[in-house]
Amino acid sequence: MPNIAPSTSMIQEHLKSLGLTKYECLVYIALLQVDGATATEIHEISGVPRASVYPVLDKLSKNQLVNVTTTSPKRFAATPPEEAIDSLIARITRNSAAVKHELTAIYEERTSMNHAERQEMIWNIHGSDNIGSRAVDLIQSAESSVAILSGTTILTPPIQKAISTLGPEITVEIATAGINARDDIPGNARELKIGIVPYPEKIQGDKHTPCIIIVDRQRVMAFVSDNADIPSALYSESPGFVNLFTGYWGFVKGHAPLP
Amino acid sequence: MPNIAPSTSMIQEHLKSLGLTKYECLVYIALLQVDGATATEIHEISGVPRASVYPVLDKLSKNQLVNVTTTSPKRFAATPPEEAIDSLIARITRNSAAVKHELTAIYEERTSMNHAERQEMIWNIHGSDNIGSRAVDLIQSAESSVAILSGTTILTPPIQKAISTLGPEITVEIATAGINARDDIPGNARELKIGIVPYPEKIQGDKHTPCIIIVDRQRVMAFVSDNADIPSALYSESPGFVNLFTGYWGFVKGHAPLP
DNA sequence: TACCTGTTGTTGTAGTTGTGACAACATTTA
DNA sequence: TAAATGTTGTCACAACTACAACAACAGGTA
Repeated sequence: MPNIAPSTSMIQEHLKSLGLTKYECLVYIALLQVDGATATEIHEISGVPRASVYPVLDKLSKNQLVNVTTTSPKRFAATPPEEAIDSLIARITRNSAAVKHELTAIYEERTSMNHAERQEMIWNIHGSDNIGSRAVDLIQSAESSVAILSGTTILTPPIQKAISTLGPEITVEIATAGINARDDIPGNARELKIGIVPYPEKIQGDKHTPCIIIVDRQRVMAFVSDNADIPSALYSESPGFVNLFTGYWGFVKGHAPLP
Repeated sequence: MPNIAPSTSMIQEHLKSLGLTKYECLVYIALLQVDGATATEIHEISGVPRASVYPVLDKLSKNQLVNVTTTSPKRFAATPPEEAIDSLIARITRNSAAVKHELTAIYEERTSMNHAERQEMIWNIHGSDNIGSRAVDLIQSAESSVAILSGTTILTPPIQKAISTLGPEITVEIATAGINARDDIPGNARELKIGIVPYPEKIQGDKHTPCIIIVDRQRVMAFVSDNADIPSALYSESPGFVNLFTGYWGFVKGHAPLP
């Protein structure tokens, strides 16, 4: 009587995102533990209704997650997880390559149009994961300069890496409080120690000190701590919005003691 | 009035396998074509009921597939397909790494047990994709020898590649009809020209000539063309089953003229 | 016979899809 | 200014679809 209660529901969730249903998960997990079984045995181990086991096994074997014998009654065995999951992922990846191609075709169709409208917009980004990945994208898009007004939590490892892989023709400046010694400043960045970081009231939050990233003096990402549960950030290419922050940056830079 | 009728349902199918619902697909595709729109405009373009647009946009923005403005009314824009799909895949891949770990733990738990039962089994494999990938796995597991009785269609590029990356300590022999010149024999394989390939009646099909792969004289994969729609193959480690084919192979080899 | 396997069809249930209505706000009109 | 009109965002709920669960049955095997 196998017992793996602790995380079996967790595994189900994960396998569902790979395209399996609840029953398919249960049957596959059951088969992993028994080195071959008949449909009825699978039903007993997994708890899946016996009649439902057959179509489930059918689909699993089509996806090469289980193997079937030629005997009567049929016996079934799970393929090793490594192999099975790789096979699932390969299928998904193949799919995605196709759909990526189709979607970009649609997307490119209107790339020629002017996008003045979009440039005047200020966009919201929710969730720290999203904020992080968008910040990395932004930094990697830099062509001439990156300026970062650094609060406490902005220089995460992915962002440090994005900065350090920038070419030497790109100026990277990071303004820090400069009170405590910091080990998170990439080598190709120039640190501006400016004491307590000043910031406009509008951007201030309670929990997080403000962070701003300005790229090529044309694109700005500002971290807005809304005191609520999920963090959010603003992004814009609007000249007015960008000017607000480049001016701010100039002020900070003017008051920073030379290193 | 955008029109991309040809493949829009196809794209839906693909996106669903990445975890999106029908509405989420429609809204995202609609947004790809318009460079920013309000909820009502999205409703008009995509055909999704206006009231349903809001929760859908909410979920899409959580997954960073669309961006939202701070304006009122809110405006929405799609993130470029490349970026969006990469983000979706990254999530799935991360998931799979975790689940792979959990499943292997379960799987390893019974690896110590004897698997005599399994060794006596003959397993079925359905579908040419599955057959191909299993054949590659089988060849890669070789430790001393690989013997292939080659029909017309077995030496696909993936299999050729699997063969050619085997170490020099592994003997690779491929029996061919040897009538026509072939360019699909990897360099590290020894070709046995045996004229018309003989085969037992039981394995013969109408459409495909029979193919057999024997690895380490212990594992056999035989391609069974069942004249039906989907091709299938047998795999076994059963000594009796394997002996059948090693004997067969010995016969073929005995009659092959030395190269 | 009795038992088990594999298949079919029916019913329940959860999640997605679709409709209508409503308060809040902005814009227009008298 | 006040009323009329229109739009946005939200809510509650009906309809539908795919999956889950069960009951019943034909064909084998002992």
